[in-house]
Amino acid sequence: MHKMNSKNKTFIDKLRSSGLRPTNQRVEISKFLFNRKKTFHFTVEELKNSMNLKRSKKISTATFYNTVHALKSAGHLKEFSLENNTSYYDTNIKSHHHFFDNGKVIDIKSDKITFHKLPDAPKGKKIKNVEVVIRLENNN
Amino acid sequence: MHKMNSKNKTFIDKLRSSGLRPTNQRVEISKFLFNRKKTFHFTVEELKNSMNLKRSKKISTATFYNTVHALKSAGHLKEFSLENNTSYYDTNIKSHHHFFDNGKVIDIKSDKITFHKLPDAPKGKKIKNVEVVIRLENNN
DNA sequence: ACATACTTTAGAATAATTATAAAGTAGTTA
DNA sequence: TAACTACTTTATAATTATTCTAAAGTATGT
Ligand SMILES: [Mn+2]
Ligand SMILES: [Mn+2]
Ligand SMILES: [Zn+2]
Ligand SMILES: [Zn+2]
Repeated sequence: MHKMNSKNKTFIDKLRSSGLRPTNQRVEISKFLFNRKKTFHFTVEELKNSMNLKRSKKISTATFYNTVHALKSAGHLKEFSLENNTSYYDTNIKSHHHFFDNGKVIDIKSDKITFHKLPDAPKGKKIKNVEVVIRLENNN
Repeated sequence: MHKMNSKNKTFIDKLRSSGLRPTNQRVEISKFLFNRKKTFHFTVEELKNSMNLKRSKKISTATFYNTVHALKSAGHLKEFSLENNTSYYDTNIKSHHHFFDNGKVIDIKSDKITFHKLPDAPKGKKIKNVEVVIRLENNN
């Protein structure tokens, strides 16, 4: 007997543990999000467009927002922000770092960045996490 | 004869170098933003509300947005994002780090954080800047 | 099958931001 | 200073991302 961590949960388990019945729409969304090798970074609009492109019967905007929101609340997605007014989501829920390259987001594993010096938290506070963004530009 | 860097520009100079005539409204906004000791982090709504609170003749929303946008484009303000769909601005335009503490933003001087290990930029790219966010929570 | 609870959806509502266009103000010229 | 012109401010409309609402659809238990 061994308990399952979020990483090993199937996309159906992730729905269940988010309090969502695995309906057709939700299963397709969850599969699209989690059944892949690499981390996926997306906005709800992007998700909706790429999934609905190939379908005759479209999944509604509200279902995309509701499902993503529930998955996020249950800790299966992480929300982050770029420099515009849109929410991005990350299937990698561990604290980790990113390259930002003209709107493209790439994960950097936590062990690729280590610190020589870090400030103390202000009095009465403690550090929850430390995340780095490395912004890229083209050579020359 | 010595050239002025952005830091030493008066709030009027910052308007001029943003291509904005120093009208009454703009001068008041620029003074409010830049005539202070410490870095100021704000949203346009917050700026508008705090400035208009004490005025009988309100400055319009459009003027706030236009002025902030021009100052940002000229490099006198830096835009950043928290985890919601609102733009924040920073009067500290140098690349630097932040504490995020439940919506409150605090500058960390660049020399307070140094790295032991950093990844190389992907091929064809170079690093523009490296910025750290330290998220805080309350003790216990 | 019936009742009930949960789900999906279209469309309305909201919030942040940007665009439009009319009225106001300033700078320049005669 | 009067007239001319260009720039500015503002109210309001439009847009975008997101959330809400309520009606119609679907699943589950008896
Ligand atoms: Mn926007
Ligand atoms: Mn929002
Ligand atoms: Zn990531
Ligand atoms: Zn700052």
